[in-house]
Amino acid sequence: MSLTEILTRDLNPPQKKAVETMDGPVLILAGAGSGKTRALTHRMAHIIASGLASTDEILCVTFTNKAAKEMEHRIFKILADLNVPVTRELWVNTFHSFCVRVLRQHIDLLDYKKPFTIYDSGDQLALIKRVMVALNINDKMFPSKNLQSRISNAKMLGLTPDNLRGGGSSQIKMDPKTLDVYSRYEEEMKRANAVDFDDLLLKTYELFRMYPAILEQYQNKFRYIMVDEYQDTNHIQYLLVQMLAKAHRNLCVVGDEDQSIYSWRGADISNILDFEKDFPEAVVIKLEENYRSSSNIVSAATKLIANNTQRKEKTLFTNNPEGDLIQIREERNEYDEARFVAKTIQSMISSGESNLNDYAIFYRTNAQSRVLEEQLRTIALPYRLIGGIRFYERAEVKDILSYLRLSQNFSDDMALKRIINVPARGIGKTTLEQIEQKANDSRISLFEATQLLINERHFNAGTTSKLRRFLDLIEDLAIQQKQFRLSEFYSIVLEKTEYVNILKKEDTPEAEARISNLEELDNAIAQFEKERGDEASLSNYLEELTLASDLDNADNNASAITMMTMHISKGLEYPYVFIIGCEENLFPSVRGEDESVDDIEEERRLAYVGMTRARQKLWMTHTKMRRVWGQEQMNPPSRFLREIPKEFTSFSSGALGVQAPRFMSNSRFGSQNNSYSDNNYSNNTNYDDYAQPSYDDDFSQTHQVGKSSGYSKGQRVRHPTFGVGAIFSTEGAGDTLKISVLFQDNTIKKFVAKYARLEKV
DNA sequence: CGTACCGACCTTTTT
DNA sequence: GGTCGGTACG
Repeated sequence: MSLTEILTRDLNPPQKKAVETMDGPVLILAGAGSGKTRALTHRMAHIIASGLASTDEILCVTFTNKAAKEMEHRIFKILADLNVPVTRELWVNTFHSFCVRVLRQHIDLLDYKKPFTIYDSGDQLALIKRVMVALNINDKMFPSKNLQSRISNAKMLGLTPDNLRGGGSSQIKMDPKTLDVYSRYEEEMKRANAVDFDDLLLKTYELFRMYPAILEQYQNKFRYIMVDEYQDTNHIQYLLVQMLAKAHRNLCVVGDEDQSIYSWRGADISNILDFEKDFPEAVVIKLEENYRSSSNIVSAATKLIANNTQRKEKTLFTNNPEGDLIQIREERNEYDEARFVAKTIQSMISSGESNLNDYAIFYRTNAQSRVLEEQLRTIALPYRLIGGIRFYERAEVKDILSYLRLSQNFSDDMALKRIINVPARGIGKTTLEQIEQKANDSRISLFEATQLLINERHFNAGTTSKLRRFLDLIEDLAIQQKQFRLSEFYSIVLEKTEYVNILKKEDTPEAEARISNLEELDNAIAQFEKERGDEASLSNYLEELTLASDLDNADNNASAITMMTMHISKGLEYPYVFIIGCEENLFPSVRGEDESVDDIEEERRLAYVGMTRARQKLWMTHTKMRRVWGQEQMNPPSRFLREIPKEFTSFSSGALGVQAPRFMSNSRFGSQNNSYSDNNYSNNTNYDDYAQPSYDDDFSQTHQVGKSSGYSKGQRVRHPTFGVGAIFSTEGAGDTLKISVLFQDNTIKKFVAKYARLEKV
């Protein structure tokens, strides 16, 4: 059998074509679950095994670190099976990690020192705020978050302050104030020897523009280039790809415009839609057979996405069995919703056949995970949460990392600012303000400003000695850093800063948790050393860490339900999937007044992504009432539910015992008109509708709370001040029993039962 | 200077 | 309902 035959057996014709077409530009439009990764890895292995390029002459760009790791692993596996020896590294990267790699080599040409520091978006924001103070710009008039995103957008378009000034060739205008901030920000970044996420791409682009010889080196090196998730590339990424592919024109891009969900991050869907204009000779391959999901799921998702206008006409189909109907479930509120999910999983698990790892719960916003966690914990179902508050964003972790950063780069102002008084060493706000003032005026780093002020005898003796001690500590750490291995240095930092000692003295559960996080960081460092061996330097570690995400570190071995946002779910699959919170205003979420058709279409693509993750069974839930920012909201079911043809769905409700509020009466729930399409949504809700206990099924039984209290959900009560209402929920028991009451004006108030003079009526 | 409390803002989504 | 930044007080 020939090599090609071996690599293409078990593939369908378009997959085969993808593996066989190695030279020239190739556009692969890969529908969800169409065996894309399989085709790609085989294609890469084919190129290497047939000797067209060695491993290090191929550049493969993916969207997440996790995808990169996975792809690399699979390519190596295939090559090993073919007995092809691999001696050189394979360049499977994210755009950002690729750029780090390039900059690590050449950043000195851009007037930076090696090693450079990477600022994450938190550092970026902090620096923007500081620049605003220096420039006397009011945060109220120009919100710093706003400026941050404008600057970031400019960078993603490849625009520097110089480009934006002078009108130049650019049509994009930036208002003068923002431009001032942008310029000064850049200046400060350079002084701090730091680059931000966007810079990684922009600086690499600039490097290539300024030094054609270096560009040429990479152009020649990479005989083949492949970009995954091409629909999510932004302009600067597009420019980089075009540049790099210029010499050989062996560019293969893969994507699915129906899964483009990152436009808010600058992703430009036209990059994929216009690929054939950029490369008229491109071979276009469509992978349209879905191998992942049951046909009900595929049909439902296909019908849903057909409502979008910005897409290439294509048909996703499957030969898989029909499978179960999509379960659409209505619940009364988010607690019932979470309970429904938890109980459903529990009962399915207990009947055997499946295990916890088979289940995933998706939601639109991270905030939705909280209630879910509570419910899963109460019935003792293990879960793992991906995203949300990241490990590396925990305060104590950031603190220690700031020590590591500062000891490597004294100019790292954001790190210094964070830890100059952590743990507390008596250096207060006024002192720091004076240091910042000096730094701003003299355009020097905070570290240097501190030294200068000490030498100028600016401070009193007490402050001076505290500052002196801090500077000595950092200088000492800088020396230790060079002498010890990373893991040893880490212990030294913990010891010399007394960080852990001070936490231990606190003796609170919070402090305990922090200590254990720092232990976890210790483990992570040990792991890193094990993996990288001699290359486990501090700067490498900081680099990798800044670019790491939660998804990369998720522990998939433990048996647990996985919870994440739909955005993170892209590229993953699970036998059983729950999509919760399918309500208007939440999903699709509306972003203020400026909502556009484009926004809704992107939300719809997000729904499409979420749904197509499910292999066997999919639940989509919505609630009549939900608490958002502590406010009760009643939103109609998501339009996306309505857009799924009824023949693919099965509806059930855990809120039937509750008389449907008026706006529901015309909907699928109460009438012969069996669709979501005409909700007469009204806020004019009769609170009585919610006052009745529900008794329709297992999941929403009246629960009796507290042994002697006798308060139960739905019980009507009178409050001396607020009048008559109905008990909406309860928490705690005995003296700490708290009761939430829904009053006639549709507000909810929470009382401690012991003190509130509630009277049953 | 450190702490404790208050109110604004938050909720998209990530490298 | 939670977090973070600002303010007031000890």
